Amino acid sequence: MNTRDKIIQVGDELIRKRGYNAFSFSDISKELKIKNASIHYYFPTKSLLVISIIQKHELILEKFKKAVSDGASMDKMMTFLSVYSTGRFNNKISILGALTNDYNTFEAPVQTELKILMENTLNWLTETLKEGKTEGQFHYNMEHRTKALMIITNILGAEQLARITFKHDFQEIKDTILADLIK
Amino acid sequence: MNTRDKIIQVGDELIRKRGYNAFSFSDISKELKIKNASIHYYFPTKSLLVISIIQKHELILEKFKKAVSDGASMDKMMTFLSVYSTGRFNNKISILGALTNDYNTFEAPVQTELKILMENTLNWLTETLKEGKTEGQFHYNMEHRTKALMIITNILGAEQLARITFKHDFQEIKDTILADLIK
DNA sequence: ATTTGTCTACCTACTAGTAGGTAGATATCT
DNA sequence: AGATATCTACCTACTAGTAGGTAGACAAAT
Repeated sequence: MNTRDKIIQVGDELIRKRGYNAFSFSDISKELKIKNASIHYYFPTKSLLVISIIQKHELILEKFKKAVSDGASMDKMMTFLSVYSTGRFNNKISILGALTNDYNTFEAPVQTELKILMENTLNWLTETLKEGKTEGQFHYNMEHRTKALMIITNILGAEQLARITFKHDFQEIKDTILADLIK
Repeated sequence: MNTRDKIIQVGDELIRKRGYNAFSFSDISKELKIKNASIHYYFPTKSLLVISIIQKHELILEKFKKAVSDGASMDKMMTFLSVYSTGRFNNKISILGALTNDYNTFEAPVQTELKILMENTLNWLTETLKEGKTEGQFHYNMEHRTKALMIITNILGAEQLARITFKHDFQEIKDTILADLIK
């Protein structure tokens, strides 16, 4: 992995463990044993770094969509939820959950980038629910997007809550979402 | 209002608008037109300030519990949810949502205080659901605490999501929670 | 006269960001 | 092929500004 990608990776971890305003270029430089200025060589500003991190996750989302596109709706949902489970064990939450909290402190271009990721995620979820319901796999009585909102907020909230209550609370919420869909 | 209470109030607003690591003593002193050092007179450290802010919300929760204790379960739930709706219009989220995100950056005493508030909130919600179900007002097929987890994560997640999608998404989630309970 | 509150004037540590330099790889010109 | 120029990937050394925090003077209230 080249230095640029390493910076993105360490930045990503720090944001998801501690939050955007709780990490500094110095944290990254210490971890990678390079100098502060070298990070600025690749990313002139902190905003540009976080934008690159968000874009990395946009790529991951696109890959995910392709990877599951041929599967059954239920498999899509289970894989989707499992993405949010991993990372739970080293105190990392999703990039969406981590950055949404700091939304008001971002410059406009960062806000825009985050909005795109959130919308893409929400749209995929809405479409997958619609598909599953049409096929008779999922059951619910509300608009598809509303159901997607309920699920995504359960997950974002669960990541946070499980930080201070119990780790298994996240698992329980995940199981309940799935059980509720097929009931 | 005395200076101490004003500091708590401004700190509370800043945390709920921007997050713990995005506000400084200087932000408060500018707002209140007092000096940095005067804040340190009341709160020697930032940790002690945030603990006082959490404790203020513990008091608010206790008052809330007493205020609604004689009402119907449904009224309790509606009032509870409306607490999270207010503040939505000036970009403020709940203290729980705001601070949980920064949990990993807190000193132990702050973490402990936040845990207490989260548990008190979750316990009240669990008991209220139990009561409503026993009375035949609420309907769900899972453990009371699990239902409480689903609702609280919906709210915490919705506060965040509504920051970057649409404000009315929060309202929609709130309405769906209530509709689901009585169906 | 003592306590309470607020001030001035500082401190150390850290923040994001910049200026200017350099070793070595790569490309271009003659 | 050898000389020249440019680029890549860093570096050292610095800036202005902000972070949380402190010591001690001073004023006001009891």
